[in-house]
Amino acid sequence: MNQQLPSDDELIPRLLAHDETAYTQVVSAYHGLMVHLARAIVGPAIADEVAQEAWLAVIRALPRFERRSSLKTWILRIVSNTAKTRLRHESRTVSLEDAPASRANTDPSQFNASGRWASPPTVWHADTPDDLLASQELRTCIDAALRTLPPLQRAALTLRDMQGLNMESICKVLEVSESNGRVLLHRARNRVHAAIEEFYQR
DNA sequence: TGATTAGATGTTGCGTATGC
DNA sequence: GCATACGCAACATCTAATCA
Repeated sequence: MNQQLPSDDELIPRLLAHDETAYTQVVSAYHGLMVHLARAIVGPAIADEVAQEAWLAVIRALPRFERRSSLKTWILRIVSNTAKTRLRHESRTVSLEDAPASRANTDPSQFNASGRWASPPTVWHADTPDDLLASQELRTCIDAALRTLPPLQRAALTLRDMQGLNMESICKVLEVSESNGRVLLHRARNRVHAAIEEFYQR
């Protein structure tokens, strides 16, 4: 992922100079990830909207970017803040059930090359029609487990195991301490693993 | 090449806050 | 009061780098 993306040192001055090519490069590199993170926090119904809001915030805030973290981490942090703000402003909980069944969090196009899930789960043991059916059901089961996670746990799991971010970046994005980030991730994994075990015991 | 070391990551236990 | 989520700290484990 992002193999062709120039370094932050090169990108940031170009972005500040309103270089359209640079904007295009950044958007194509990070928009999918932003939507994925937004979806993890606010659910799929308004994830695109949150990502759009975050882009506006990024453009507005770029001149004040202090480069205390990478551009990517900074952008994701803005997404996280935008999503959390949006979540607070929503008078009711966003219905995660609005997600297209079984596709909410495991769209193969959203897995990067360095992520833990480099291949879509659909290929897991899908040697026969029965296996294929089971893998589809497993994916539905995992998606359901993800949807029941608290937003921070889901975001931590999404960023770590699906997007391959390191713990430092994740904690910056989610604005939690490193120890708490680790705990969030561990608890999220526990719950998803429990759901998978339950699936196999059926 | 094997031992050592440091940093990153994972695990666990316990306390606190919050909503029902 | 109870269940749940979050936060912190301490400890365990893994991994890559370094060195003899």
